[in-house]
Order: sequence, then structure tokens, then C-alpha cells
Amino acid sequence: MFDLPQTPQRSAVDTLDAMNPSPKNDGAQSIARAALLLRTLSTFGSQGAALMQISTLTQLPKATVHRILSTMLDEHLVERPWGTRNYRLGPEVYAFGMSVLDVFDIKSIAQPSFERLAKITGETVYLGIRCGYDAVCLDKRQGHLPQNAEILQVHNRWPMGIGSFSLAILSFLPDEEIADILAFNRQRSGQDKAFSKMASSIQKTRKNGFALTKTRTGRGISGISVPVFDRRRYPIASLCAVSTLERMTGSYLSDLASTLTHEADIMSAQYELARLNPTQAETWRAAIKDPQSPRLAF
Amino acid sequence: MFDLPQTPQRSAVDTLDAMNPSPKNDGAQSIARAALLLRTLSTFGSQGAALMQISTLTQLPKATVHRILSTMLDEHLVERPWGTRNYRLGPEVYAFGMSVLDVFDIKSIAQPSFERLAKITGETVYLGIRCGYDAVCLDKRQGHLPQNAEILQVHNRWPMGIGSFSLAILSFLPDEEIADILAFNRQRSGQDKAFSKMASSIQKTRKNGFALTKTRTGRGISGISVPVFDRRRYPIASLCAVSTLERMTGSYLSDLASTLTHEADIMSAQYELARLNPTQAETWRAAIKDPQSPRLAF
DNA sequence: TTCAATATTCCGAATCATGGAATACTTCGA
DNA sequence: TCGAAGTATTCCATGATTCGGAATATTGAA
Repeated sequence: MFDLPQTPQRSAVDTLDAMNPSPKNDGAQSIARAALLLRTLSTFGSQGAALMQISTLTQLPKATVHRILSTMLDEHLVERPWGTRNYRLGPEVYAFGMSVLDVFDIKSIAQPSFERLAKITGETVYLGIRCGYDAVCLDKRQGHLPQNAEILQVHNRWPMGIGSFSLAILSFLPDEEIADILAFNRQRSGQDKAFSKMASSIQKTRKNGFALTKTRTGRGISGISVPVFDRRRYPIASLCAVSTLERMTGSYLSDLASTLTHEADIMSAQYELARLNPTQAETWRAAIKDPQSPRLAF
Repeated sequence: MFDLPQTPQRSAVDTLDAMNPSPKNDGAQSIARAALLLRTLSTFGSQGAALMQISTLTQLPKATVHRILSTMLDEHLVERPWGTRNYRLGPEVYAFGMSVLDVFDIKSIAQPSFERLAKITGETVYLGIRCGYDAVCLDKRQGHLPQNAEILQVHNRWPMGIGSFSLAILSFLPDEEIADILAFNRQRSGQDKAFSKMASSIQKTRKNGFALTKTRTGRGISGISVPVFDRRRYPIASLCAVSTLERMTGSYLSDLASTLTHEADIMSAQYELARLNPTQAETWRAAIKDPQSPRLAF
């Protein structure tokens, strides 16, 4: 049903401690570092992070972090929350994000698929994407079947690997990226426990084609997630359905899995379509040559 | 009604040809360049731009542009549209953008204000933000008064300075930034005409507190825009109302201006509120210590 | 007020980015 | 099918630019 991704050796997955910045191609150490800082800051949300935390987490010297952040401040890629000496992502990041909506807005692009899924399964479904070392919940649809209350809200973020909706994405990333993400998350969580069995979870997820989580606390609930791929089979998002533990067994489980996978495939196609058919024509070039153009009246 | 911004000398505005990268603080030339490339790419939209165009436009040598873009490719900040050798902004930019929605999402934050404005004025109103060298239309509300057809669509982008909705933002930026933006836009538009009177437009806008455009083609229409500031009086967005040329005179015009300004002030306040009250608590730290936590069931 | 922790600035050293030139690729016209 | 012009990519010697340890400044707690 789901062909396995190319995974010749799983070395990087098993040896999770390859914190080395990976021998990427050269010529731009500082840009790679800047990107690392952006990813790091994104995990702290609106509170931001102190210089020291960032320095520790990224293993970069204080002065280096400070220098890079200062430049990004000038570029408005980073800002300092009022009254604090912290750093967080800046307004330019929002502006850039808004300006690529026509190509990447998977939330809108895949909305029909998403709605259908909620209606067909009856469960509460979630749409998530990866953002650096976290997965972020982009959208959510409450199903009509009875189940436990809200456990995941739109805009919530969880470390990659925690929860099925991020595990589904994580598992299908290239091994090096997985190693980098796990090393970072292990470090920030301050304890290895949650990440110790990660390698086998990833293997299982790869084999099944979906990720599964269960809890037995109180009235047990269970989540199942499948990845959404781009044309190169790089995971860009995940679809998650949450149900009660009793329902999530046998053929119900496998039906749910294939339904999710089916819609994920459709989403993939829609996503690629949006990226192949640019809608955003240039409207200004002709108009500014004629200052009388009615197009200029705004 | 609107106190003038601090503009001791307007040197940079009048001498629009200060293309020099401005003597910013040091230690990160290449990061500043990377940011320049991001801004540049954002002006090309989903089609992307060829290496040569970027090199010409930014005045950076081919090899340098290539090296920096390659690194940003690795970081997924940039991608190459399928089947082309162009570069455009990448999926990571979208992901970062989505993950700062709780702090910067002025579209949602200011929605009540925006709706009210459409209802009160009866004109069609627009919400715009700056994105690099462009302004992007974020939202739009059709008013009930009769007027010309759609001239600006959501997600449309225009060079800063063209059209009142971007002029309102441009005019209140620091002089150096204005100079940089104008130099870039003059260069890419390939002709100075549209930008030759820009300095005086900016002066007028600063004096009035709003930007105004008119056309006389066919049934004349006219647009008026005011800036939305953050607490430091840095312009972050603009509110625009478009009307017919006949209506846009005398007291109607000044009433419109003050109504827009009033709502812009409210938006500012709401925006600052969102940035001061972080809503996004960390939900995962406690949960991952207890693998049985119901919070993990997704 | 003092002190400890954190942030910022300094500046000599050498790593790292630089960009001109060589090479590889692609496109287009004949 | 071939070649030529335009474009992209790679190479690599050079030194400008970033690096980061250490000094200084700032903050916040007691």
C-alpha cells in the first residue's frame, strides 16, 4: 500500500548523537549558523530566548551568537520582546511567510481534502507541518464521533518525534536531518527518556507508513498520523486522526490508515499543482509606465 | 491630528541614489547579503528569478550569489521551481511564517477594526504590509458604495512607493531604508519615471499623515491610505480605502482620513497587546516526562 | 550597596568567504 | 547535428571578514 522509502543504512538514526553540524557544502558557515539560530528561536515561541540559552543549546560561543543575532535584528528577522533582553523571530519572518502563501499555503490548498477527511472518518483530525525542530498544528476539524476533549490546538507546537503527528513527518526525513533534530530535542528536553526509543518508533513508522500513539491514562485515546509528501518524497506535512483506544483496533485502524493515506496522496497532488501553476502574475510592470492607469488608484 | 515623525534632515530621501549597502554594524556581511537575497527573491513571486537577474539586481558577483543561495537551498529557505534553474523562497519560510502567527498575525488581530472600517466608510478597504521591497495586500473588504471594479486582490504585490497603500508605509520608514528601497525599485523597474517625484510624494505624505493617489482615466478613482505603527512608530502595515474621484474631496476626504487614522491607532494597540501577552505556553515539557500523559495521544 | 550572572564590546589571529577565471551545461539557430 | 552565445557551476589563491576568548558593562537579586 505504501512503498518504503530508500533507507539503505539507518546508521544516523541509530547513532542519535551525531551533533556535528554535518559536513554540508562550504562557503557559508555563517549563513548555516544564522539558519540554525532561526530554527532554535522558533522553538521558543513568543517569549523568546536569552542569549545564554541559545548559546548553550546551539553549542556556539556567546559572542558569535550575539554577533549573528545583532545582524538579524538589523534585518528585522529577529526582534527583542519589549522589556526583555530575549530574542524571538521578527516581523520580517511574518511578512515573508504571508508573501509565499500562493505557493505553499497547504492549509488552504488542501482544505477540501481535509474537510472530507473529517466528515468521512468522524474523528477529530489535525493538519501539521514541520517548523525547524518542532511540528506545528496548522488546522483542526472536530469530528462528530464522541471522544476526549481538545488535546491539540491550532498553533500549538511540539518537539519533532513527540506525538504521532510529528513522528509521521520525522520518520520520513533524510537520516542526517533526523539525527540533527533528535540531538537538538534531546538536549533541550533535558532528559533522554522520551527519545531513547525513538529509533525503533521511526523504524516502525517507516514500515507501517503511518505513526501510532496510545495512552492508557483515564479513558485511553490513540492518535494515528500519515505523512504528506512532495514530489520528491520529502515529507512536508502530516494528517492526524485522534480516536478512543477501543475504536482504534483491527480493521477500523487499517481502514483509517488507508483513508488518511488516500487523502494525503490527494493533498500531495494539490500541493504540487499549486507550485507548478504560478497564479501570481506581475501586475505592476505595465501599470507604472502609465501614471494614469486605473490600476494605480489604491 | 498626527504628529510628524522625527525628520531632521531629509538628505537620504532627496538623494535617492545612495545604493551603498549602508554602513550597518559589522560582523556579518554575509548574513546581511543573505537577507538581501531573500528580499530580492520575494519580489519575484512563485516564478522565481534566475541567478543572473539576482546578480545584476543586487550588484553582487555571480559566484557570491550562487554560493549563498546554495547554502540557503540546504536550509530549505530557498528552492528551485521544478523544471527551472530559478530560485524562489522555500518551504521553511512558510513554516516560520506560520509559527509566528500568534504574535504578528495582524490580519486576524486587527480584523474587528478592519470590518468596522468597511462598514462605516462604505468604501472598499484594503490591509497591506511591507515585504522587503514590495507591499503585499493581506486582506480586503468590499464596501456597499458603488465604485470601480476590483483593482487590488489579496496577495497582490506592488513595489514600495507605487500606490498609496505602499506609499503610506514607505513614507514613515527611516530615511536610509527609504533610500535603499527606492534604489532597488528604480533599478528593477528599469525606468526612473515612476520614481522621479517620489521624494516630494513622501514629504507630502509625511505632512498629511496619509497617502493619496488619483487617476483620471475613465471614471476616475482615488485611493487614500494611512500607516499603522508599532510602539516605536515604525510602520508595520497600512489601511487603504478606494473611492471615486468625485466623492474623494473636501470634508469627505478629511473625514475618511481621520476615520482611517482612528482605526489604525486601534490596530496599533491591538497589535502591541498581542505581542505583550504571549498566548503560546509550553505544553510539552511536563507531558514528555510522563509517556502516559493524555496530551501525547495525537 | 555588593555580588553573581548575563549581556555587550574589543581586537588580534586565522578561518572563512570572496570573486575572477576556468569549466560545464543549456538553449537556440542554422 | 553542430556550434556558438549565454548561463550556471566549480575551483582556488588571496586577504578581507568573521571568529571567539577575554575584558568590560549591565542587570537583577539580596
